[in-house]
Amino acid sequence: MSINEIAKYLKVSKSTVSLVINGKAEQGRISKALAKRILDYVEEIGYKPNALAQSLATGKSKTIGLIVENIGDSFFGPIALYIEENLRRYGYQVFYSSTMGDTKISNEILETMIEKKVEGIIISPAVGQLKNIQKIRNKNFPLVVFDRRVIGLSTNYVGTDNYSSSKKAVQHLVDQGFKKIAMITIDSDQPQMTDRLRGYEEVLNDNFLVSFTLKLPYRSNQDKGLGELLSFLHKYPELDALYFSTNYLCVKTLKVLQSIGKSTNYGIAAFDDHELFELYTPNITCIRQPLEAIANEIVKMIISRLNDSIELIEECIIPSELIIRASSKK
Amino acid sequence: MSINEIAKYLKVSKSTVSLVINGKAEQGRISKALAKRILDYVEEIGYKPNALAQSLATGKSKTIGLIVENIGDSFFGPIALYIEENLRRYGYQVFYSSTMGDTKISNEILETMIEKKVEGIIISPAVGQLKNIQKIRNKNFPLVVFDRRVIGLSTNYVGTDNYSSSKKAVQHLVDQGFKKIAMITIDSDQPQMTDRLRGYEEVLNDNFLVSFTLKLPYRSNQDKGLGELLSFLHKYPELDALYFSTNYLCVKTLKVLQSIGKSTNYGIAAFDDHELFELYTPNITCIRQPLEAIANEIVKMIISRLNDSIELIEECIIPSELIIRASSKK
DNA sequence: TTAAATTGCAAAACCGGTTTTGCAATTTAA
DNA sequence: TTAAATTGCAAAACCGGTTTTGCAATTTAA
Repeated sequence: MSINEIAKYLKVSKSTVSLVINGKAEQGRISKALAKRILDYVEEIGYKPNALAQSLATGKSKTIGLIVENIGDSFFGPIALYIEENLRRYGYQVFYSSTMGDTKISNEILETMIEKKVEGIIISPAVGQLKNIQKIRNKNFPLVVFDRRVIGLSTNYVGTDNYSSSKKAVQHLVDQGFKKIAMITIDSDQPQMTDRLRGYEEVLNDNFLVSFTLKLPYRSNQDKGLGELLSFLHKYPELDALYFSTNYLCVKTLKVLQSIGKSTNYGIAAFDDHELFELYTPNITCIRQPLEAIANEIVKMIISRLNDSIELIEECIIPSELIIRASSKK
Repeated sequence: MSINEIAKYLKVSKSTVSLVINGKAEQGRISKALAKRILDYVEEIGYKPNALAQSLATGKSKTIGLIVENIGDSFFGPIALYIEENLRRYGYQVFYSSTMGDTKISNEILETMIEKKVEGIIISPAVGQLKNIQKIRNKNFPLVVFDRRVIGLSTNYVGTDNYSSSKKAVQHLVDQGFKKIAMITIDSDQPQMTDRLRGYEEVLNDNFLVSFTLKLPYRSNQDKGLGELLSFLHKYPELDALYFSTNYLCVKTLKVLQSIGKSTNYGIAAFDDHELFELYTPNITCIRQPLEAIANEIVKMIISRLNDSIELIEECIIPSELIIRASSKK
């Protein structure tokens, strides 16, 4: 049932119906009697306007696009939950897509969402998206980047301080008496990862300790790199602690360690918390990003950009917490 | 830049432009020369059609709605990932929403998605959605229900066999020599939960064992019910095993147990796997639903419904696997 | 050479809305 | 009593597409 059919049935013009339905009877100088007749009929047949047509007419799609690496993981999943719940309160629906780190896919998704006229984009970018993101930023299109920056482009951004948080975690390991601390990270130029690595190297350097770094191939959904991991651990038997740039690398490694029966031989710390860490024996120290707070800031920022007329770029750095769990070495 | 502006600039009609862009130059009998001129210009300015207008005109929004309980959890998160990746290959975008089990919110979301003209709905329904889901099913609207059925309504459905899987898990505990097995579940009429409970009761009954059931209040994102949990365990000190109707209840309980130092005193099994279970000490036996297979079937089914002209209702029951991890009691 | 068929496109109708404009009919003010 | 203002709505223009129809101009067939 369309507004045209309603108009025809009631023998009024569709403009009248539209005005009444949208509570603009007064401003359209529609008589109370006619307004009531229309409202009654609309109610009776349970008419709901076609949102696509409304969007086309008003230029407001009430839709936001969310692009993350993997909505199924323990970082982006909860973030996606909070973002969507929050945006819903503002009347927005959310399109989501997982890139799995693939630049080409990520750019395609970006394009499709823009064609579908999302009003804004929230994205945790893959590497190599500079040009495409720059393009939409240049149009002053509402955009919030989170978790990792786009290198070489200043945008609205929400994230934690990866560098200093990483330092905190590694310093904790040092304070616990570990001397041979390896960092296990992914082979990627994602800025949040390089920042975490920098933090690690800085702390070791400050403490006159040797650094051991393993960069595993970046494919968050695959089991690649397990061989490299084992040979790395085998090559450096002197290691006494492992620091992971992300929680899933830690989990993956724990599985490998368990399979070879070395579970408890290392001091362990990881970036990003995981339900496992609290219950694993021994408990695992980690950096915990406040997921809900991050999501709230993202939503606050995108909503601002939707309403701003002037161009504005904001950064919001949300501190992370060092969750100390492991008992000391000595 | 719209198709109208292109037409105006090239001094042709917009119908001509539309036909050419959509590869229908031949069928519209547009000369090759003109077609090339149009395509060249379209290419030059990087024109992309407004998908909203297209949807309005064609009646195809290329959008699917996904409604789950909590996209941030370890069951729905991966399912959401696979569904979206899969649907993307068919050219569909996905709206998602988490209901957190709230019937009212779930119905509102359903309505909004329909107003936005999604072509189909994939839903893991909250309780009490019978009427609203019935309404859209009666319109022969493409709909796939998963994980839990809508009681009293036959719909397309994808899920596992909760009853028999539950029996397998409980039987395993019995076979391991446990005699006082409690089931910890949620206080909800969700059919997948009642089926799991039935399986538990049946096995205990068949083995002449007493059943102990604790129903915790249903709020998947809260820490309510921990007190009840403790007093339940305190009330029945004779319990030697715990069976959980869902993985997050198990995790929650393990945290409580850990805090009171009783971690390893029970035999444990849970419905749905969790990364923790493989690495926890001792390992935890569970029923593992094949998430990717479930998502694939869901997508296959919704795509079929989108293309079917005839009304068809299918059920797809995907077997779950009993992952045996815990060592035996004796 | 002329009627019929084909070519090549424009124009119109449609999808379903919103918003501005315009115009009788009525009411108010002078 | 008459001009001006207001009331109450319809009509038109617009958002940006798709698809069908229609009609000159050209080409083909008889």
